[in-house]
Amino acid sequence: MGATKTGLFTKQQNDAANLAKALAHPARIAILQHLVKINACICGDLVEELGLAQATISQHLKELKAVGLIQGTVEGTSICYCINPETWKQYRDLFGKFFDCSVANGNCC
Amino acid sequence: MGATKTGLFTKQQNDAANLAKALAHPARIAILQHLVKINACICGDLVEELGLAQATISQHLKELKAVGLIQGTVEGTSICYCINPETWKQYRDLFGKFFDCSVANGNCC
DNA sequence: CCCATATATTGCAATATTACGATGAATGGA
DNA sequence: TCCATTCATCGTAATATTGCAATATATGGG
Repeated sequence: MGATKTGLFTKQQNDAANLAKALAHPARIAILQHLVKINACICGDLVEELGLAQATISQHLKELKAVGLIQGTVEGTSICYCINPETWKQYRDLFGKFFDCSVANGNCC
Repeated sequence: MGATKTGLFTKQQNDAANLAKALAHPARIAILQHLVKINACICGDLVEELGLAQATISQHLKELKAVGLIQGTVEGTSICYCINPETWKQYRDLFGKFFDCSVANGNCC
């Protein structure tokens, strides 16, 4: 045991959880914020920006790319990463809907 | 090694990551959705609703409570859980700000 | 082709999460 | 008081994540 029982939940729930998982690390939050800030695309600058090893950054980038939050294109000898605007907006809407579920009706407890 | 290097990041980044971590499991998404739907507060019904053991549900509830997304009050022999509207809105705004960072400017790659 | 630079992948160790049975604590009724 | 119900906590096993050194891969310049 120890493995998440994915089969018990809807695709939508698993998707939301997967996106949240991609955001569930401060390094990945920091990477996204940096990419948003410097609209121009960055590559290995992230290694200096954050204090993590190159292999570690590469792994975080891989996870962000896996959920489609960022995209990378080869640019000479380096690789240019930037936000993927489409999935970004898509996820913004997903979270927007999730949180806007009219919870205003005060506590019941 | 293996522990997240929390010290490298800002409090805001760590907070955002912690909230995301709370949402990073389909069972917790399902619990929140159920609480939102049935405004009336639920307790052990969640054990039947999802297919997980009581101990497992209890653990997920604990994590959701730890980040303040839900609250529970004793109600006779059972415990009544519901969304905490204040932190809920607070987190909605946090994610709203995060995602609204003017990413509209198309790809650069 | 050889070298330097930039990024990805692999392998491993440390730590965290997930799940559940068993047990403990609290409440209400008989 | 004793018992049943409800939930929390503990202990444990399985699995996932994090981080990095070492190594592999790819690109451009000479």
